[in-house]
Amino acid sequence: MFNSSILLKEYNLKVTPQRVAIVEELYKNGHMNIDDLYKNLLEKFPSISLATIYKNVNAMVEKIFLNEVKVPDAKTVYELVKEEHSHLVCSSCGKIEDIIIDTSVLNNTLSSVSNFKIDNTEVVFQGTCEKCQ
Amino acid sequence: MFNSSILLKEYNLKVTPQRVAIVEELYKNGHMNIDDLYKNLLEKFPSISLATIYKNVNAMVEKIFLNEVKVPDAKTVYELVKEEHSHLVCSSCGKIEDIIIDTSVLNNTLSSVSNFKIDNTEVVFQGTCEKCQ
DNA sequence: TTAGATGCAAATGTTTTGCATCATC
DNA sequence: GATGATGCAAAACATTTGCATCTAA
Repeated sequence: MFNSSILLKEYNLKVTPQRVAIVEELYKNGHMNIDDLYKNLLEKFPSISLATIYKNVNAMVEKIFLNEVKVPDAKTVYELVKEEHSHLVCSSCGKIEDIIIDTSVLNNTLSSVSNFKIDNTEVVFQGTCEKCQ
Repeated sequence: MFNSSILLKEYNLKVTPQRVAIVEELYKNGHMNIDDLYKNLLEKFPSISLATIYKNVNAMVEKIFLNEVKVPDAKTVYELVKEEHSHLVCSSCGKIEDIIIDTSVLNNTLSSVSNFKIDNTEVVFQGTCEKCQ
């Protein structure tokens, strides 16, 4: 099972209830922006501060176990780092889904026409999800 | 030749010197964030206001002849809309290059595993450009 | 002449920082 | 007990808005 305390310890972050809650929210909900996180955590921690959310999210992004995803026409969202994957963003309901597709075709195409050294390939599909169609 | 006045007229925007300058900066430099635009326009228009830049850039994005590109680990940049293309972002010098590669392979792959209806596919490669290697 | 653009100042929104207090290790 | 986290308030930064004046059509 997924254990947020162990994850935090692995990355040398002290295990505080607020941090555990941030990680668990992200585990449960997949992608969240800062505001979503704040609103949800307020229920458990009525006096939690936005500064705490920012500090922790930034720390986790630096430790590379949170991923920052910049989305066209929407707020930046955060997610737990997992297997490399792409994103589907629904223009209608705003929901973001993960999808694992092989992007190496693109990398190969790029490498054949350019000397750019690729570290990472971000793919965001914009469109309409199944429900909203 | 490229004519920014005609472009503005086509999209029902009054042709002002500030707007012409914005379009021409983007034509010349490719991708710019709000701050870059502001700094460059200040030379021509010492009293131009940031509000003017924001208002105009937003208007042009709405008219769909500017494109807003959200870049991982950097400020949002704007570019003139052209043929669909992907972006190469150099982690070392920050430069953004355009590259035209066929993303339909990805779209086909996605369509075969999901019912998501794709309107647009954004691809951003992060890595190191030729110069910085 | 009219509709809309500009620049300024103020308002709003977002993110970061400093610091006293508190919790984890 | 020491190191670092939290929450608060303030600061810094980013973006939008209202309005008087000016300009393009």
